[in-house]
Amino acid sequence: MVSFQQSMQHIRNYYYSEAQMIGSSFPRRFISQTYKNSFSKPRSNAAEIKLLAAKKHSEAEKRRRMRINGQYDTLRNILPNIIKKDKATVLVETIKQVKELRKKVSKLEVDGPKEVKFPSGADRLNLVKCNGEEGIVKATFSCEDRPELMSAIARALGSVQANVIKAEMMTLGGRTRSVLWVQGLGDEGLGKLKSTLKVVMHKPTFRMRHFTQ
Amino acid sequence: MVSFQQSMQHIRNYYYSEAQMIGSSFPRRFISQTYKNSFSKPRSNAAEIKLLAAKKHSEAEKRRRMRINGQYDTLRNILPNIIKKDKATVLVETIKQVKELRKKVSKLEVDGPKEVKFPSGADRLNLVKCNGEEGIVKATFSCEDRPELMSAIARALGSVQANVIKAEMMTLGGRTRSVLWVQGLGDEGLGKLKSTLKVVMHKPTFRMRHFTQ
DNA sequence: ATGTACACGTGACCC
DNA sequence: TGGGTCACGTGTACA
Repeated sequence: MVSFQQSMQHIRNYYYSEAQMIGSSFPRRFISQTYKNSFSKPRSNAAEIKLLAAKKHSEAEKRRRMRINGQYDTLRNILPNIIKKDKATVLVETIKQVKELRKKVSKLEVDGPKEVKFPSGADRLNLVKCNGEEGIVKATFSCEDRPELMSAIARALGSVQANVIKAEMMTLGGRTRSVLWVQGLGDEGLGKLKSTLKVVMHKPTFRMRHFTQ
Repeated sequence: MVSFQQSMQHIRNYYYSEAQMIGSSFPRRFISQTYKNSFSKPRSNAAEIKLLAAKKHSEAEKRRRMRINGQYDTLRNILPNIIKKDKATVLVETIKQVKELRKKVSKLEVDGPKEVKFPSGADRLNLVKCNGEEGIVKATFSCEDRPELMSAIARALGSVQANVIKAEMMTLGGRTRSVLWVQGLGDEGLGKLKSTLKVVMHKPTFRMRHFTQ
């Protein structure tokens, strides 16, 4: 609702600041007269102080608006496939996005990744610290499939003091991709595991070679 | 900036609507007089139309504000651990949340779920359609570990016409947990796989029993 | 007293 | 043209 003070403030603001800045056909004298006559408020220090305060106020409000609108802009940028860029739509789409992402996360947390990683055609070995905090190392490698591969890997793992938390293997077209989650592996153990796995990947052990031929 | 029209609009608004609703000591007659005298604008149809339009306008603007603020409220509700509830903060936290969730999703998509599911102590079998659209079935089961389990599972899978897209096994304390992603399985094949796996879980095949004893 | 945050009505602008 | 969106300055309440 528009209060009386609000209306008066508009008049005061117009008279004291705006009228001097912008040329206007507004009958300035009339307003100042009526203003003074009806309320007997002289153009005093108090009035000027009030106007200064109003200026500060509007500037602060502008800063607030800019802060908020800046966030709207970043939202508009990070939102995918946004057509209508108006504020309400941005918020609605953002909410949709958050809910969607949360659903996705909870699904991925129980189901695991949807898309399947196939064995690489070239021999590859990769060790990465999975999540720094827990000392879990994830070893991924692709190599030629052969019957004794499993036990060769087991032997390689036995040579370093560490626990295999989880393992995953996939075989396709004579190639095998393996992922091992290893826990409690020092930096030296990590290097040892890496070189041992490299050997396992490329040359069959002597006993197994006999077995396959 | 405050324009002349704006100031006048405040006065008109005050005079025509507010003054009647709220009792006020404001010199109403004075304003209406000066208004009429200085611009010779009678309280005509045109003026009333203008006021009606202004009312519609402000009401529409209020609806717009409510729409936006409603979205703010839902954001405040779905945001976790929000302390400051002011608009700018809500937007900032929302942006943070979206980025965080996206990072989480991309990490889960490559690494898989962080927390490891251990083999259940009790024998369990569970088949779920992983993502309806692709006809992939995820078969999860925990059972006692034994040497021929692998080949028994392979035989069970061979009895239904379907491809194993991916497999995951974990053994801990004599128990094994297996997850199989099977593709191209009809509803009848699903039932068959389920019963076959149930058998595999509980009783070793004849050949393998000989091997283990 | 000082600042922060919000709702409001309004002028401007764009289909 | 109106219907919708925005920025603005202001009133007001709260700390």
